[in-house]
Amino acid sequence: MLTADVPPNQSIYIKNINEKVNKEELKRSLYCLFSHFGRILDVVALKTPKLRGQAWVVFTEVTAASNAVRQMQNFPFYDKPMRIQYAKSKSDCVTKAEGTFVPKEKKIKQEEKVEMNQHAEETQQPSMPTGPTAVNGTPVAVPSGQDTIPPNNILFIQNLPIETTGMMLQMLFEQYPGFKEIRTIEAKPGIAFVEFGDDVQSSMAMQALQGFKITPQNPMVISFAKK
DNA sequence: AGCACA
Repeated sequence: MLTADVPPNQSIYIKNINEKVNKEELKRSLYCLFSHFGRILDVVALKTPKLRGQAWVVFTEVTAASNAVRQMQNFPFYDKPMRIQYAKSKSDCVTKAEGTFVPKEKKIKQEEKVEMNQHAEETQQPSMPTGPTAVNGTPVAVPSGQDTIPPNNILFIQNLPIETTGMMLQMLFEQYPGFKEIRTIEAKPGIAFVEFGDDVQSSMAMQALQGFKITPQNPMVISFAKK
């Protein structure tokens, strides 16, 4: 086994994250990137000297975490390959749900450090990053079969109304960073390919537009294109 | 490299 020595956990620990990305954007991107593996309970990222460049993503299911560890291993995230392991311990949001949460004690270390420095840490936002359901508010349950398709900078769009034009799709997708082009196939109405600059950008657009309805009876189904 | 959540 190349992957780490840590036993399975519903929370994953990610390191080697580009430290230039600001915290809120980082949390949103991680949420977007990992939410199709399963329901995410929390995303934790701190900018303290000891914790920058790392993050935790908490899933409801260990299986979701396992898929994430395997499939997103070395994913080029903001130009750096993610290194993913299971977290060493349960996340607070999990122990809280279990009723086994132990409040303080360990935090003595942190308080000491805060005193040593100035005010090292200030913002910790509400645990839930911006919406899992995104733009149109539709709680899209992505079929779990799609979990096995590895990330790709090209998206595969299905369930479009047949009258959909490339221009209509362009208007929807070009608002997301990294948009390159729409490819439709005349012989196959109802589907399209959308190319982005990289996998992160395509993932963001996928999350944002997943389930978007061009007509009331046609929620888009978006997945990564197969290689 | 580095495993936290107030």
